[in-house]
Amino acid sequence: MKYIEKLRNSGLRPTKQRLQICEVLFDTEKTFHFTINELDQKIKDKINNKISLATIYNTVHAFEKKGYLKQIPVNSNQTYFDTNITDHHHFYNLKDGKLIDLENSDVGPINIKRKIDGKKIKSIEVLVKLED
Amino acid sequence: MKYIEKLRNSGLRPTKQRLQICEVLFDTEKTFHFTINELDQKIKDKINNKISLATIYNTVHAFEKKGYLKQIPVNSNQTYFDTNITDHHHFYNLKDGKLIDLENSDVGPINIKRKIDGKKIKSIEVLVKLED
DNA sequence: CAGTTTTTTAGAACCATTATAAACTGCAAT
DNA sequence: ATTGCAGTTTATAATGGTTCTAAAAAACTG
Ligand SMILES: [Mn+2]
Ligand SMILES: [Mn+2]
Ligand SMILES: [Zn+2]
Ligand SMILES: [Zn+2]
Repeated sequence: MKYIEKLRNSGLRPTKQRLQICEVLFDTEKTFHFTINELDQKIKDKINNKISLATIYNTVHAFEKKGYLKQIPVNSNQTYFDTNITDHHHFYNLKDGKLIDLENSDVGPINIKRKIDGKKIKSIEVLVKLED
Repeated sequence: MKYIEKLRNSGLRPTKQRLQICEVLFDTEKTFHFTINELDQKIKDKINNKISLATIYNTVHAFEKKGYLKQIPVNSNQTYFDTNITDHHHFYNLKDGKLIDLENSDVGPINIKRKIDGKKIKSIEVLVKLED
């Protein structure tokens, strides 16, 4: 199975629960954005059984650490994750809290002219807030 | 006093506590970034008395709503605010969680080529994550 | 000043996230 | 197979930032 490798790379053994989480996260054409609660709900719907929140948090964090998921910086009381791990940006709809992908090509190259001593750039992320 | 207007504009009467919060927030040459806990600490230090957290939260939110403070989107369990309300961007030092201003001129113009129906752009913010 | 409204405050409530510790699972050695 | 063991899942508790509450204090009005 294709998820076993992702799990092993993330330092996790392929258990039933973790594979089910993978099915929800990675078994789609389209990538998507989610909070942990939304993921929990999605798992209940798709897999028709409940996985404890602790397992969901642990698995998501392991994937994020390994780079199979990204965290999106937004102002919210919940953490937003993204299954799209390519370099890209986001619209943030303030009305409903939903994110929309903004491809790199829709933003154009961003050239940071200033340097910070002893630090290197890990990522450059653009957040475009939308209102009515 | 110069703060009375800011408070009135924000729908708040100029009370002793609110004016003290203003002194800490706006009585400096330099702008700065802060979390509520850092602001609370700063108030204790500078004003030498304690203001209840509820008052601090209320005042900060009123200023933010009016545009006298900005919230900066970062991945953190705490909310980051900025007394610099000009259009600008940020470095985010992952090591210590500190923000550094990135002037618009250090980033260059950002041209979002994609439009979302019925929505208009409220802000465009770039977050540059720094690692060692 | 007296009466009314607004504000401040300490503490409770809320809720996303993290920690804990006991039950469970899968595998391996005997 | 039986047992032992390490890793995993789970329910639940703890944590901590933020918001709510309601009573006391302060500010305003006439
Ligand atoms: Mn997290
Ligand atoms: Mn807030
Ligand atoms: Zn995305
Ligand atoms: Zn700033």
